[in-house]
Amino acid sequence: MPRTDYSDFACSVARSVEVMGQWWTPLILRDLYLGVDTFDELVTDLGVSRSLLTQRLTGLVEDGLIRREAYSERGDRYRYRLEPAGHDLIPVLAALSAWGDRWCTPQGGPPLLFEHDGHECVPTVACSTCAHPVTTDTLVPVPGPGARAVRGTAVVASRPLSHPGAGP
Amino acid sequence: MPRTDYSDFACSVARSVEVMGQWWTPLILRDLYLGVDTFDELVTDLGVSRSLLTQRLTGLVEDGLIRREAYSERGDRYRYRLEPAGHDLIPVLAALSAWGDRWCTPQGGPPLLFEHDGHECVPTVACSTCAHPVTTDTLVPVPGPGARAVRGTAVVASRPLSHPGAGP
DNA sequence: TCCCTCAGTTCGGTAAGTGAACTCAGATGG
DNA sequence: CCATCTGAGTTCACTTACCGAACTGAGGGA
Repeated sequence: MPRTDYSDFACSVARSVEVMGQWWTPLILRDLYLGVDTFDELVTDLGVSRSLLTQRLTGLVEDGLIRREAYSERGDRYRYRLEPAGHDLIPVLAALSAWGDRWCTPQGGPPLLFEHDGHECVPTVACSTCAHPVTTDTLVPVPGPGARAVRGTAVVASRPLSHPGAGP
Repeated sequence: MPRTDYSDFACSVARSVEVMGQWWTPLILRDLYLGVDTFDELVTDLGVSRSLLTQRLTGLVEDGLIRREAYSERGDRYRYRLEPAGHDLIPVLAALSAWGDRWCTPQGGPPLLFEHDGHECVPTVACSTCAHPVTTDTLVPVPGPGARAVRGTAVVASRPLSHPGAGP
């Protein structure tokens, strides 16, 4: 049996994880963003097995996160470039990276930092409306139009969505 | 051979993915945040196999993202609660959820939305310094103090980190 | 006493991921 | 003009991860 596919979940986290939550995929996207974008460079930089890299790249192209682009007139030389959906995911990976820097501090300090408009930048999750940082204390989940009583919300649907973030 | 472990990567994305990037882990954390926090409720809501749930919960406790807490004086009844590192990851999952709503639009609309201080909130990644939204056009990666020429930066270390975000 | 609930453990089978070797086409070069 | 190199994969045998289903075991309730 395969790893359970999340497609019947009423949950956007599940659908996001379905496309980018597989082993190696976040690192592949990170490398594409940093400019490591040919097959052999990815193998060298990441140490991923070639067969798996083939699968992942094919899947990411199918899902519209990246595209495959010939960079040599003659000869089959390709590079992989981020599509808009892929570009839009990089900030989330950057926020995840910042989380790793906070809670799994590497020896010697963070290997990669970010700048933004010339100043230091810690990618932080904020509210689109008021721009304040979002925390579990202030974030309130509410059922959306697509909420259904299926996998991923079976228990949640049967109870009021109180604000569970700030427990004792 | 096991799935490659990322511990020797000079990359915070890799270390983050190591602890929260396993199959089911993001959904387990989501459910704990929403208040689905006992073993059997998690099995019912997610449909995850019991053996794997045991492994994941044990791993998350070891990594300090959650704790196991008895909620009945007599009898072995437990609930799992988010620790600070776990709470701090929820906004990132919320941003991932928002990405899923944008790019893998579910039929019927998003199943779960968010509010913040009483207004609608799309969790967005922003700069900690200037609070502007972060995109690949404006985000610039720079080597940090822990940068090394090992897996995850083998190729990157050997070239200048230009600003690769805004390609054609 | 029998049944139910919660919280797991055990187990056999299948899919995912691994390294290493191999293919194939187009340069490179003496 | 034949040999070697490079990029981009494919094939394969092997191991681990993940799956569902059944089982264990303690503590209520009727």
